[in-house]
Amino acid sequence: MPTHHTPVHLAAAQAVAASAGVAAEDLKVEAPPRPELGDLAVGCFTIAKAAKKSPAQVATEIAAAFQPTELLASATAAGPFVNFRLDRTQTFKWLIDSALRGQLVPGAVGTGKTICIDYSSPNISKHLAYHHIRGTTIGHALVQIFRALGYKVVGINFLGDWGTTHGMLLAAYNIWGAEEPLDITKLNHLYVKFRDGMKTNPDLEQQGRLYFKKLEDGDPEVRALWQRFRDISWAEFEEVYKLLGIEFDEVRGESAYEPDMPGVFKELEHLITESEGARVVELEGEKNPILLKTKDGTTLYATRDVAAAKYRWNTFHPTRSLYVVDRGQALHFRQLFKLLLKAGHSWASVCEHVPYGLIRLGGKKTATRLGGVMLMRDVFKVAEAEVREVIARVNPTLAPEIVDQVAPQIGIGAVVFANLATQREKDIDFDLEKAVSLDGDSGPYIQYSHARCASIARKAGEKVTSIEGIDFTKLGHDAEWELAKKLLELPEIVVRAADNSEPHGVAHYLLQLAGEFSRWYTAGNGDPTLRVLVDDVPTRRARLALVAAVQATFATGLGLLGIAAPDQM
RNA sequence: GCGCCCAUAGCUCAGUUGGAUCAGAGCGUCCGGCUUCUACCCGGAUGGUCGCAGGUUCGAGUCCUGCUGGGCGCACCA
Repeated sequence: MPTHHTPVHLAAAQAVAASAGVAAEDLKVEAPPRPELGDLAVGCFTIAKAAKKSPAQVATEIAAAFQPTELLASATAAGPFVNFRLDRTQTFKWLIDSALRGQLVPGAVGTGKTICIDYSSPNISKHLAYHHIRGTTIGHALVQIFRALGYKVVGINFLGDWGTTHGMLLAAYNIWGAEEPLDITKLNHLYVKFRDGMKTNPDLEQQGRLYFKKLEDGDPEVRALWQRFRDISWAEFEEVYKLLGIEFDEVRGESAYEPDMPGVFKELEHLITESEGARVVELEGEKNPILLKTKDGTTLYATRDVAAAKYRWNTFHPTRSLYVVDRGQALHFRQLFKLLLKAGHSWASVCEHVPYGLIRLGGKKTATRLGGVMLMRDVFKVAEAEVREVIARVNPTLAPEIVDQVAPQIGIGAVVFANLATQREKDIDFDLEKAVSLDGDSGPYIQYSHARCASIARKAGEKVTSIEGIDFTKLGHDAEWELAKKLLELPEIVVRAADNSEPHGVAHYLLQLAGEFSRWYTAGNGDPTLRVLVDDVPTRRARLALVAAVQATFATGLGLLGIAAPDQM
């Protein structure tokens, strides 16, 4: 049952509901496929079924009974649909007022609800590599989206800072040492060297396990060294997150749950069995059990995940607890949630794995320029360099200090957008050249549209910030109206993105909005009377108000995706 | 072998949860317009039996079954 997020959608639903005797909430209001048909449409299928009439007949009756309201100008039946035409002046007024006050996104749908979002969650002692970008950007976008809708959001970085892997690194350091000053690159090299060594020397693996055991048993020296590795790693991560504008509400790594391990085992005691020396729980419908403890007696990922899930539930009582983690871990999460349920935690149903697909590096140029190692910050750097080249070519008069400010915003924005523009579950081919291009579907294209709005306001010498004194009857020709109808879609788009934990709809929407804006804007090329900055002051101010509303919407939308919206570029 | 996911135009992808031209957008290619309110903009043309075969339904790109092709995952890593 849809809820209606704008007064016009609600009005259309109510108009049908009133004469059909159903609840407005049960009616879906959508845009007709062609503008000639009308502005909003309500299908009469369910009403017809209940009334045992044909949908077309019901639509005809409802349209005939329709009386115009403040927002709805007319209603016509077309087949099974009732199509409404809106009062353009009233619609413009509502839209522009809402956009200028930053209220086009319905900010109350999440009131009183909490969402936990686990995202990014890299392993320490390794760089944030390029493949981390999807989880990181999708998670961050979801945080922004839920927050804009009024949810209380807890963004969690569940650092991979515990486990046998880290025992291996500790062992490697103790065997080979490393040059000071120690940094994340050196740590990673140590780890790689250790993994390589394990292939020929099986004794190393035992060393690694031993060190993790020492760590878990609280050996002070091992513990101090581990802490140092973690600090070095976090400092590195923070720099990258800063580039992306990301701040986590909680940085609680797996190590934070180490004290909870005995409790977890106690709680699950009656479910645990032994299998090949390991402690496991058998699950219905699963070929393999879920492993909670190795034959060495050390804990595993799943064990710590149980503790983390409990912590999140007990601390936040979330409506939904999302795990933005790559699709390869689907089995793990399915088993984890089954285990929680089996343990009697009915709240396991709020836990959701939000899987995303792989990222592949298409575009040979990208691959060669970055060499074999694909660090996230390197990709950003290359993107920024690419952007600087473009700016130097097409906008050479832009002040150097502005270039310095916007080049990283555009370069990073381009990469982020390219990662958010497709459905998250699909694998994507990342092509840097394409991402950075202003041609076609790209982040910079949207940023550019935003900058153009800002530019018009600059040229006008006036930025409209409220609807006071605006004569909305001056708006309404078709290109303007198409733009307005696109603005009208935003609320539903954002709500759906949240419901489906799927940010790509917002990205796609912004491309459409940019298209509508460009069409409107360039209509003024051929016909000067259609330009924003015309001589007639009331018309000019009304159009400036629309520009301001569109600009605000671009800024809002880009913000939802975690992308900057520069005023010049 | 078992499980999960994917398959739409030459390429990259949308398709509002089963509805009216739903067969779309961008890129590419071809033609035309614009040099402005800053540009890489705008319009048109080209282009697909929605992987294949069945089924459910008044209605299927969308749901079900099978098949083909691809990706990922299947115990002491996370």
